[in-house]
Amino acid sequence: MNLFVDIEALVRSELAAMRQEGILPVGSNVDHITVEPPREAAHGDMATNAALLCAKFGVNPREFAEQLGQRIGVDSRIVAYEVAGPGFLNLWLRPSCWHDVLQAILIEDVNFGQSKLGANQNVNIEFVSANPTGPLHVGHTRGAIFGDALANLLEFAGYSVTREYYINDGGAQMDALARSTYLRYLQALGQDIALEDTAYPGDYLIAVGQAIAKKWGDVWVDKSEDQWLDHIRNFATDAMMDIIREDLSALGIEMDVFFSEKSLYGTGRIEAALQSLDCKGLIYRGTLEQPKGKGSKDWVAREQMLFKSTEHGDDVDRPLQKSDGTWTYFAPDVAYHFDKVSRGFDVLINVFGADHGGYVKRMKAAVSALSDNQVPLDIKLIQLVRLFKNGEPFKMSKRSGSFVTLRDLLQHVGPEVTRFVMLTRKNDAMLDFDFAKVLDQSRDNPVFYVQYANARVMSVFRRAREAKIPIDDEVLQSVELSSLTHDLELAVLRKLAEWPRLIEAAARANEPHKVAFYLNELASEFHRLWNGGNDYPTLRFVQPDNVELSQSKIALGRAVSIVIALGLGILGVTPAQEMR
RNA sequence: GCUCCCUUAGCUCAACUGGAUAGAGCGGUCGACUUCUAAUCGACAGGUUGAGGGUUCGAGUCCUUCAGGGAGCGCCA
Repeated sequence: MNLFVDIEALVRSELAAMRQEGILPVGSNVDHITVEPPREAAHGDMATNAALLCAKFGVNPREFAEQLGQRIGVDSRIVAYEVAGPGFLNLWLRPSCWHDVLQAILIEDVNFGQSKLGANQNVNIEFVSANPTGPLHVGHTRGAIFGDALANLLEFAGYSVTREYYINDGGAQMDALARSTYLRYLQALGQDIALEDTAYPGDYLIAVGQAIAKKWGDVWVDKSEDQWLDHIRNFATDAMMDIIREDLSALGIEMDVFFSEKSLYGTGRIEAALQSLDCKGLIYRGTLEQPKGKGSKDWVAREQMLFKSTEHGDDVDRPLQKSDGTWTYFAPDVAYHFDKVSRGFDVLINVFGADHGGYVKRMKAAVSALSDNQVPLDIKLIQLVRLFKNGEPFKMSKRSGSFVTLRDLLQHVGPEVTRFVMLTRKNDAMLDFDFAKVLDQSRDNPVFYVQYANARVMSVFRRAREAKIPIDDEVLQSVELSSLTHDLELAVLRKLAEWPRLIEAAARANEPHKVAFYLNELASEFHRLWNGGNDYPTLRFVQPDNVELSQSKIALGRAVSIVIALGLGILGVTPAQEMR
């Protein structure tokens, strides 16, 4: 049940009727009207701007709003209306509307707020896609959590979601990994060899070197690089992907597809993708202008194969081939997205680190060209995470190289808290992660605050059971709810009723952080009501000697716990039963 | 030089994508506890939304100019 959608439908049907009657001109477009909860409670339960938008069709907005109000006011759900300001129409609903929502929550349970917005469209979300050269670090963590939560959100909103990881195993960094691993291999065989400056320093390669020594013995010792490079690179890549898979698993993330960049090389797939662009006349040989204001000393104008990305919104055309004839990084990326498009996805979403900002336009241009502008690509840039401890910039051990690993992070904080905190900021804003604060049990820690609200509901359930009050789902679903009339109770109900609306707004914008903020607001309304029980015992959930009244109040608590569980589920967090 | 992102209360951030008097938390002041019905709650103070101009009935949100911060701009992936 979505009360806002229901009332909006009422408004829209009246507008259509008024067009039939000639009050609105034929063909007047009112698609963009809104019906939303006003910020001010004094402005009613719902407000619509319909009359204001109709003003451009020559009607007087206040007079029109009055007419609209009279017609809508006939509906039994509306108890009062008011024309306000330049032409807003404010509506007051019968309290039983909110009670109906509550009952719907109890009945729909885990399906409450599920949306048909996605219409079962196939969405591909590519995220993490870290180079397989070592364990995931903090920089990857935020993007990983964001992508997974977004996937949960879109699934809940009715999309069919594929979680995908693009393995960057095709570039020169993989040879560097192989050489570093080779040194660790020699060390494992007892040789006293120092790492080169260019080598990956992390300890995690030691075990890989040992495993290679165990598997092959000393067969690669004193051999030339071209003999061992392929073997060791493949072995090390697999080992790195195993580590990354474990890292993701520790965060509760499971990918549907791992797509290898290497699988594009030497198989004609890059050529096929570029052929597709060539057929559209978007490939040519040309010379790029030198970027201005950049280090200009080594610049030599060269002719190379270019993609006419400017025809799809980019600023300059982009090179596909280096001067030695090998592909740029962009070429396999084009092929990869060609593959995604041809797999039939309706929507593509890429989650990138903020350092890939310069890559957005060309990728969008590529997908636009490859799909003839049929498949939208949304690119979400994930800003930096800055680590702190008690307000001081935080550095961890360098055991694993020069970065703080995901493992380190989870060891200190745990996956649940990490996931929630990483989602308390919009993706394109920087996020400060303070080890002390995220474990703090206080109001300014949203993880705790939301979990505590849920724990309080659970505590009510325990007390009700002690008092022998039946609180089974079937009982609560049919309990009389009309006794819930206090402002504090209705405020919680209003917030609960917003959940389906919030889901659609968050899904439309691809912004899972909205869920985290909503949960904080819901918890706040719940804590207010709870605290109201201090001053007014009639607001307490368990009412001695009045089973039915207790049940209706507990039904409200149950609904809160349902929605909290749904919200936390999207964030990938388990609700707390108690806080001890 | 160009592109993209950011700039909102002392601090950290919201604002349902153009709606009404810009909201929360922290910090500050005052008030409510026999600690799972105070790990919480209430009240007060705190603002020219970086600056100017424009579009609109209506702008934090859109267009534009400028300032400050960040990321990026062929043979790095």
